[in-house]
This record gives sequence, structure tokens and C-alpha cells, in this order.
Amino acid sequence: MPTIRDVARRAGVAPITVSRVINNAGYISEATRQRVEQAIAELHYVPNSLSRSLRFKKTDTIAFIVSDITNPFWTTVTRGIEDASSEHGFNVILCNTDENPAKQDNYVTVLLQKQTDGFLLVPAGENAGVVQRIQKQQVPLVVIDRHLKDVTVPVVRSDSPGGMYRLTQYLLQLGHRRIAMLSGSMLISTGRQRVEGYRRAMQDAGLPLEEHLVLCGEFKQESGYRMTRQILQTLHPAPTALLAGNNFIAMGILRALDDLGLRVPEDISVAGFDDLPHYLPAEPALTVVAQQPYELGLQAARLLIGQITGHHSAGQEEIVLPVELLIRQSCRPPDER
Amino acid sequence: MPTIRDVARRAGVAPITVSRVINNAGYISEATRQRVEQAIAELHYVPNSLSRSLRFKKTDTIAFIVSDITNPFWTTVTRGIEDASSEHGFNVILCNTDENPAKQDNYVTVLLQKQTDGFLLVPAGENAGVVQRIQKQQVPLVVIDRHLKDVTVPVVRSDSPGGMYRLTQYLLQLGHRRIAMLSGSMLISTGRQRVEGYRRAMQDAGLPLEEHLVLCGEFKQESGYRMTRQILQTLHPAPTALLAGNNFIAMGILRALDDLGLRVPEDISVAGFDDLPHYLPAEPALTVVAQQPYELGLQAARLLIGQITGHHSAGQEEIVLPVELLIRQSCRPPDER
DNA sequence: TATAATTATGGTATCGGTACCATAAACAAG
DNA sequence: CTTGTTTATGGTACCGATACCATAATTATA
Repeated sequence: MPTIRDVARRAGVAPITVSRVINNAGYISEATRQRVEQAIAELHYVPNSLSRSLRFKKTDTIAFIVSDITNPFWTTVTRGIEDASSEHGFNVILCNTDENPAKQDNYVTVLLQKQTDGFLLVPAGENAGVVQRIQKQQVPLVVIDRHLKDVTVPVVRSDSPGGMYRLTQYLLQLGHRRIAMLSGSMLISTGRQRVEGYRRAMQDAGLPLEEHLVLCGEFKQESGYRMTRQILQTLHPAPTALLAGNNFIAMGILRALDDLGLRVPEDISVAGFDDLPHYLPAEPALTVVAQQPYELGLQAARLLIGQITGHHSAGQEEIVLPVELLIRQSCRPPDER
Repeated sequence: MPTIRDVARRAGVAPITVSRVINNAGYISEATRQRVEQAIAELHYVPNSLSRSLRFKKTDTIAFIVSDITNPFWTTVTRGIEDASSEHGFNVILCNTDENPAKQDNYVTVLLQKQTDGFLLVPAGENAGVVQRIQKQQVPLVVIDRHLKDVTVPVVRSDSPGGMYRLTQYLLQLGHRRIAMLSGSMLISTGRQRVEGYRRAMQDAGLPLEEHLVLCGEFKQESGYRMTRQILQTLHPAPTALLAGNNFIAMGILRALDDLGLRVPEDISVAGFDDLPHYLPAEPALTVVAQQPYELGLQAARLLIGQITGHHSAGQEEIVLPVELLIRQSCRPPDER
């Protein structure tokens, strides 16, 4: 691979002159510029950004460490991040942890060594160690979607408790009383917050808290499937409405109900947190609290870039994006029997 | 951020000594080792891998540029790649192009500048320019899943034509004659090859090629949905079996048939190429040709790493992985009427 | 005891690009 | 014609880690 010195030799100039041509900086005569450009083309010269980064102490790269890239929610977040980043000349490195803290730790180690300028993190597990490790290196960091205990770090997230509160409230207004909540891990803050929103709505409606109405598994389709079968088999009287902790759980619920021969919304109502993948429309159309994944990514990346470029300081700000209640066809008042 | 010199100063040794401690190289007295390790811990020192890479002319990093990370097929391929890579001490950078050649070009530019040691590429579009650009820099490259015209490059892929041939043959053996094929873009080699396998099987069975039995859209769920409705509305007599060009198309087919009130396999048979996401079991269980995504990633990465470390040369080898016909419940002989 | 081998540590140069400072030619203003 | 300014180009040093070579100090061997 040719270096800037090879180009310089071929064009009969000094390396610094080639540098000026590449970066359009300083004074260059037209004749020299052309000779240099020709040499670059002939040698297929590609500048080595490692040396630039070493010199400038910045890589113009940010890392997005995410828990489950298969979920289209996160793909959309990624798009927001990429758009905000390229606006400011940053590249994004995508890292998928599969909710595995060991993988996450490993990525952080490597990325710190590679002098990544900043981190966007969807923490796997509830261990705040990674966050502290990044902060110890004074590398800017923004946490997305989830909240971690015992650390002070900027967070950009959706209004999980508020959204689930409104969704529950909507079911209550329809006349439901036995509303079951099937959520993901309580080790993940969004899981806790969504259950919390549900509980608060139930309490505010003067209903007693029935712990067996709440099931916590994983944020996966299979888990939603299992929890649905479980709760319908064990709970009598059966709930008249099911709340899903995220989109994948909602898919599992729908499939389980289909298998059990229950119709939605005739026999039972279903509502979810976060829209289904657009390429997977449900039958019937699902009433959900929709998040704004693109906006989430955009704002998180902008916040991070603000810190990197030194415009904002790294406060402990928390940006909470509103969610939207989309009433579709999966809920109706329960039969009075 | 402290450098190796800061550590050296604190430990009262030369930078090279610290380097030896970090890399467990050369001779170090126990006392010195401990003083250095303490200094490292106190300063939270993290070695700068940019400078190492600059020195060694290698980054121990390979890039995986993929067309659609939302498809669990590719997530599994990624897992194979990561496992093979970490076996050999390489890190993987994941890049999602969304089938957009401009995004792909941009990634390649940046990654070449970052001195990426090798590329695993699922080409977006049929333009071979990217491949040539990588090869011009003499950076090792392996293409995954797809085939590109006009370039000599190692490829690791599934047996698309063979798989679709066997799947078609199976339907023919069940007695089907009007078999429609709903595939993705003909600009993608896998799309072409799968259609080719289907055609060959039909011809070998002595059936005339009916062009309107083949529809080409995109490898997306919506596209499968649209094509299904279209072909059932326009074709008379209707086909008795539908073949899906990939897993997402199969999902679209199933949804469309459900909407149209057609039962599988009672009213119509369906078979697909590539399994559905495990978290999305279909009703009824789909007969498919299953690929080996993990194996695909593993082999591609090993081939690439062989090139990087100089063990293999960059031949034009093509590794074709066999596929497996999984007969489940979505196909049965057509009604005789 | 002398010599060789082993152990332990450091100085200097290098990877590739560019900031900083220096130099010199071309041109403008007084 | 001198002085000042703009334009054009280059030399040297540096970012951080480490290979290479050198130098001691210690231990083993003759």
C-alpha cells in the first residue's frame, strides 16, 4: 500500500504538499495540484486514517452497542444514529451484544483501545461496571433506552412508565378489570418501568394489586408465547385483556391465542408496548403504545456528539421521548357475563 | 488519557519495559513487573491500539458488510463470523447497507482508510466496483452468499439452485403441476439462482416453462404479500403450490393466504427457501430448504483469515454449502378435480 | 578467576500524516 | 527600489507503541 511519501516522490513534491492537496488546505498552485492528483490516481493512494487519528487524538468514530440487532426497533434507532452522525462527519460502529454482558465488556475494551470518540450504549445486564470503565477513560457516553442504578450518566429513553400507564388506563376505560401484564426481564429497567406504569394505573383505578396478573419472562417471542399459555391455564377467572411488555412478546401472545383458538378482540383484548415490525402486520391490527425509535437514535447521537465536540458538558441529563397511543382493532370492552 | 510514557514515569522505568509487561515479552524482574502493573492500575491505563496498528501494519480487524441485518439469517451468519474471528484474535466490524450501494461504498472507503485487514461482503446491487476497489488495495476479500459477474473473487454460498431444484422436485412428486415461484430481485444472484433451480426442475419434469408462474419482487415480507395476492387474482387456473424465494417472502405468502381465507396445506401448498426466524414459527410448520447460516459465516471468516495470515492465497475458490430439505406440514398433494 | 550465557533494562528510530516554523518567489504599495 | 503582503513549498518534530540494537548486571560454566 502506497503512503503519502510515495505519492510525494512520484509527483516530485514534499509529503506535506500532498497532504495539502488531499485536505484542500493552504496554498497550492494549480500545476502542482494536478501532478499530485495524478500521482494519487496512478498509485490508487488511500490515506491511512490511523496516523491521522494518532496525530489528532480523535477517530471521528462512535460506537453503538446494542442488545438485539434483530429487533427492527433497534435497526430504526441505528438509522437515526447514523443520520445524526454523518451530519457531523462521524462514523458509526455497530456492536451486537445479544444481551450478553461478557460480549459487551469485550467490545468496550477493544473500542476503548481503538480510541473510539464516544459510546452509545444499550446496557446488557444491570451491571454498571462498563459505564464506569468508559467514564474512567473520560470518553463521552450516552445510555439509550435503559436506566442503570448507581451511575450518573446521560440517558435518552422513551416514556415507558407513562406509556404503559396510558395503555392500561385505556383498557380500564373500556371496562376491563382483570388485565394481565406479560413483560420481559425485571433486570432491565424498561421491564421494571413498564410494569410500574401498569401497576400505577391499576392502583389509581382503585384496583388491588394482584401479583399473579404480572408475568415476567424475556423480551422474546417464545417467552410471550409461553407466558400466555401459562397465564390462561393457571388463572381463573381468566384475564379479559393482555398487555405485552414489548413487540416481540406481543407477537408471541397473538400466536399463542391463535393456537388456543381464542379470537382477538372477540374473546380477549391485546395491547402492546412498541409497534410491531412494519413488515409484520398483525391480524387484527394491534393497539399499541408506539415509540419513536428514529428520534431516539437521532437525539442520543446528537447529545453524544455535543459532548464529544465539547459543546455540551456531560451532565446527567435525561431525555424522555413521549410515546403515542395508537388505538387500532385489538381491544374492545369485555363481555358482561 | 495516559500513555505508556506516563505509566513508565510513574513506575520509574522506560516505556519499552512497560510494553514488555503488557505483552508478556522479553525478560522482566518480578519487582519491576509489579511496580508497572500497579502504575497501570492506578492510572487506568489503556493501550492505544492505533499506534500498535500503525507500527505493525495490521489492525486485527475484519469488516462484515451485510445487506439486511434485521433478517435473523444474517444475524446467525454474523455469529459464525464472530466465533471464527475471535478464535484467531480478530475483531469484527458490522456494517449494514440496507441493500444500498451508496452506503456500501461509503463503508468500504472508511474501512480501507482505517486499514481493515479484510472484508466479508454481501454485495448490495450488482456493481462489482466495490470488489475491485478492495482488490486494488490488495486487501483480502471474501464474498458471502451472492455471486458477482466480471470479477474473480472467493465466494462462500449456499447451494441455491440445487436447493430450489430439490424443493420443486418434492412438490412435483406430490403431484403438483402448477407451481408458482415468488422470488426476490433478479439483480441479486441468489434470486437468479433460485429461479434457475426452479426452472430446471420444471423442465426436467417435462413441463413447459410458463413465465407468468414466476414473479420477482423483493426479498421482503410486503413483497411476498403483494405477489401472492397478485398471482392468485390474475392466474387462472390458480397455482396449487407456492414457492418462496426466501424466509421473509414466505412470511408474506402465509399472511396473504390467511387474509384471502385460504388454508395451508388444505387449499394450497407452500414451501420456502431458508428457514423462518426461530422466534416466528409459522402455522402450519413450513416445509423449507434450510441453509446453514452459522456454517456459512464460520467458513467465510476462516477463508478470509487464511488469506490475511497468508496461509491460503487468494484463489477464486468457491465454497458451496449444501442445504437440507426439511419436510414439515405445509405441503400435500393437490386435490384432483 | 576468567569467560560465556542469561537476565534485565534502556536509547533511538520507525510506522504515516500533519502542525509548526522557515524560506523563497511573486506581486503590490509606498 | 525598498518594504510588505500574498502565494507556494519544504524541513523537522510529533502522536503512542515497539523492533532493533546496546548495555549492564547477574548467574553459570570452564
